[in-house]
Amino acid sequence: MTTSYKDTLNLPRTDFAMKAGLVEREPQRLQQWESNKLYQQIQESRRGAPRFVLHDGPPFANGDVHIGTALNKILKDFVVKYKTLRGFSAPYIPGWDCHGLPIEFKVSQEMRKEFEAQWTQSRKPLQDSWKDEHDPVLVEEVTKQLKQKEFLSPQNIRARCLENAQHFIDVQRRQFRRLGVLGDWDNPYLTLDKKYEADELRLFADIVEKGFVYRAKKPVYWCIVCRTALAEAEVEYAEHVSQSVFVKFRVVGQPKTFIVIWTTTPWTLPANLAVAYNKDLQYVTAKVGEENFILFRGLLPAVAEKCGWTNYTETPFPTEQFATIEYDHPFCQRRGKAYAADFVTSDTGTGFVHIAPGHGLEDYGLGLKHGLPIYSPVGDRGCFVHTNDLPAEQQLPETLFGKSILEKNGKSEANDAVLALLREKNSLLHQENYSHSYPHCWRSKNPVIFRAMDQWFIKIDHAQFRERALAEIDRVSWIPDWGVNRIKGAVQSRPDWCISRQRAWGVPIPAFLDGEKWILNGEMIRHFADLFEQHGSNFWFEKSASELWSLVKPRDWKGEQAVSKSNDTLDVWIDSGSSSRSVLKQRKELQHDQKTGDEIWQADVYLEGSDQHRGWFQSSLLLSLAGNGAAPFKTVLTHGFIVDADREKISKSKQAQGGYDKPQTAEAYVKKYGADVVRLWVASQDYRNDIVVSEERVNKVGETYRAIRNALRYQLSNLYDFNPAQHTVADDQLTGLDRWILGAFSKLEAEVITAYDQYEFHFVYQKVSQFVAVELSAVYHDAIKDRLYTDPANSRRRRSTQTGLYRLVRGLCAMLSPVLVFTTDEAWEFIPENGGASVHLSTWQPRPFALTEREEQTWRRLFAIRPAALACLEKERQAKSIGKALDAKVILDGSAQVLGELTDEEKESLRELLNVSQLILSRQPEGNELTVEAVKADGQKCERCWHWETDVGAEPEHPLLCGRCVAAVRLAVP
RNA sequence: GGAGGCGUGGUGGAGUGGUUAAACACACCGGACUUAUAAUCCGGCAUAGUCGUGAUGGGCUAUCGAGGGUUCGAAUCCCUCCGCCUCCGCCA
Repeated sequence: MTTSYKDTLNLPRTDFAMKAGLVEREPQRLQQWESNKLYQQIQESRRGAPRFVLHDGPPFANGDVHIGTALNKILKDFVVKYKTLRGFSAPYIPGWDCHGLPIEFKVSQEMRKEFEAQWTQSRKPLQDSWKDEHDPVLVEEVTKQLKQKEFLSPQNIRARCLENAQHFIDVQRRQFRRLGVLGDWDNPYLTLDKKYEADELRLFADIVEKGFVYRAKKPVYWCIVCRTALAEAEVEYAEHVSQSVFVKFRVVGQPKTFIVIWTTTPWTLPANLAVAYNKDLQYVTAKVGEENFILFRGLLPAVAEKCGWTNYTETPFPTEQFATIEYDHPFCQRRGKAYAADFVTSDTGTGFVHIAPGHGLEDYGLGLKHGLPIYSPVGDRGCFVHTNDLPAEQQLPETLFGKSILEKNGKSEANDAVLALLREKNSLLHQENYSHSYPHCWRSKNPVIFRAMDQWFIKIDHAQFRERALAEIDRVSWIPDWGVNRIKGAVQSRPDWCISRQRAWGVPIPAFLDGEKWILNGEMIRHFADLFEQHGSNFWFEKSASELWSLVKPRDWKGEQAVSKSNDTLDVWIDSGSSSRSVLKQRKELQHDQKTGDEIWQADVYLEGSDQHRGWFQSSLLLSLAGNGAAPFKTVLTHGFIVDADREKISKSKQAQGGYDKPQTAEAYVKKYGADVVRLWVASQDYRNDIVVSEERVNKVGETYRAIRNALRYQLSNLYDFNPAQHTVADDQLTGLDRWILGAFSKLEAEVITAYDQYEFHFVYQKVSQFVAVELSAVYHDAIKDRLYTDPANSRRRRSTQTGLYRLVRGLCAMLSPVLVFTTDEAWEFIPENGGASVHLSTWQPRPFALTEREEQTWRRLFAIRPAALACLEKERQAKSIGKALDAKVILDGSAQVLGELTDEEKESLRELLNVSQLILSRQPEGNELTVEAVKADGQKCERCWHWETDVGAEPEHPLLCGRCVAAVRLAVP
């Protein structure tokens, strides 16, 4: 074609790039948002609007943002942005969980390394005078431990933890922002904030005053060498050889009759208070010589062999009799009973488990159930001691007092002493080495012990609290609905809440010891809340017990004087769980001003992973119910976990083991694909199930992204000369094709809104991507090229289509803006006369666009014809008789029943739909068969519009043009 | 140990009683266009058995983890089994 004709076409123009370049472009836009204070602008623009509060569950301030954490944040951002888009005032206050073991663990690990390095450097040779009297190795060891304890003092650890937490808050904040998540990033809530800690303590004070909190013993892992309680994460399992023993317990009132127990920890026998049996097992009495031994029938042969019973008879022992049986402790002055327990197994031992509630979790549970004392006669140094849990005469014998449990070369004083006692009392049936997996301290590598320690608890069954919590659960909407079972199960089965931790990095429990009894008092706690709000909780660690006591002691205090302070901190679940008080009730921007009662502060939505049913959802519910009198949320949304291409979960620990090559930080994906593609991938996943992340999937989503971007680009590029104020065509003046697409789009809008309202983002993804691929790309965009390019620029038909495109591009940008935050904002700027404001400031209230009954029917007919016609065209193309569809003439033969009575305009719509130059409808009176024929079009190809027309060359001035183009050219070239 | 989820074509993923052998996309193959051009459009594309031969096309049957059941009719409802995965068990 000659250039002059090409210049008369309205070819698309736009600077909206086809290539997204997200990785480079997104950070620029982000910067723009931040310097314009976009988040603040949005909040300002929604002032006075109905409020919608999504309360952020605080991620742990540790490490880079994991892809799973990113998923969570992005889902939250979808909700917040969607609600904002629909006109709500939806503030987002991000939070961080700052205290807790993982940080303290990491920090103390680092500090220990530092200490080791310093120690090695500064070590001095021992003085000669010491060498004579003391074991030099021991002296050095003791000195080292003292120094280390000093180096790792709570104050030092806390300082370093703070530094560490703050560092990672910054890192994560940057990474969250990069994902396009908008929020009040400059004013997040941090569980380490003075104000937060203070409000947390005030909530705690309420709960204490209401009588929920009590002190009791509970077994924890304890490392004798490190003299510290260990969390499960600090325990590693290793093979260990234990001195296992078979011991006989004399049955009361039945001479020469014994229950046989087996244990791998003889040192726990002094704490034995009961035995457990399994009521589903069959027990027998084995008569060996004069003695009778009761044990599980299935293990009798094994036990007999070990104990050297060559000649014995067995008689069944009815399980019911255990209910009344009592036995004498082999070397303590007390008696025990037998209790049924499911955990008694039939594969090792004797069918009886020796129960020491102070030394095992299962034992503890059984002890609680039956009201046994939690007797744990072991001190911090791992030596036997006397305690207050039993009357003096029932305590362990003097010979054991002071004996150490600490093992050296597989032996311990305590075990040896117990074994000696058992032999002395003729109670030891057999002893052997037993190799098994046993928990060890991760640092000292020593076997850990289970030891009951005083802990603070929240009583769950206080004042019918459990029932009230379950009732409250029913008032909350759980999505997906199985979540309600999860949380109910968690609340139903949970034991009392152990809220104290023997840890430094946390909120101190402001309790005092008066020498014997603990003082935990609501008024004093509130006093400390005020002090901490001013000075921070380091105050507790810096001041002495007497200083603190004198500060908060009520004037009218009549009780004992405190002599020491608690060293425990609150379980971090109390930290994050009290956010209802510290955040929801505090932040002005989170109040539902138009509501009353609890609804003023209650959050509309919590949205976390399914593990939080037992975690944050539960701790928040329980604390808010106990302290505020209501659940903190109205709806709880849950998502599954990220798994990799092999459907295995992606975990941090896995990477720590090394050799894990699948990227699992959010940053890795953002750097490769850009945040919008990552966000689109999140939207594409049905988060209620496991979410699969892999290069392949993200890539695929990238294809969809390109399709959407291209559709937007096509629309923008054809709006370059469109001014909505001047050129918009009224609904009833729009051409059929434009009315059709707007009708279809209106349906899409309704579906998308439903999907968003139900938090089903993957339907948004599916519906939109399908619409883009089918209705837009394959049909509408293809069909309208001709009129857009070749009609006179200001013709009604072209303006009609531009009106359609304008509405489409605005609607698409709006509906996608919660997902494609960067791309839609970019495209928004290119929409004519859009005022330069961000898409994120706009609202989306789609106006329904309904087609008439007749239109609906006609388009159904036209689309029924299309596949047959396209097939026909394809056949001709294969036969090389035509190239593109415009080279063809299509002849349709069918009854009126099939084709309907088409108006000229409808017929023209069909021609456009098929993209052919000519369409002939020849009606047969009878039959409902539709026949389609495609032939080479009549006339000649117009140089300008490529249509084949019979009037090409009719105008001598433009011998290569059709009549329509001649008219257009005359208009275009003045 | 407890709780929950999943199993559809080469892949992702729609589909919960018939209009679905199965939307849409990706991958792959073939074609068109050069006026969305690092784009766009069109077509093809499951496996097995079987019939048959007017032959590079057609008919029938089975198959949506396996088996059984309900129903006129099932990927879709019920049961059993197999396989996979996740969460929880005081780590957050």
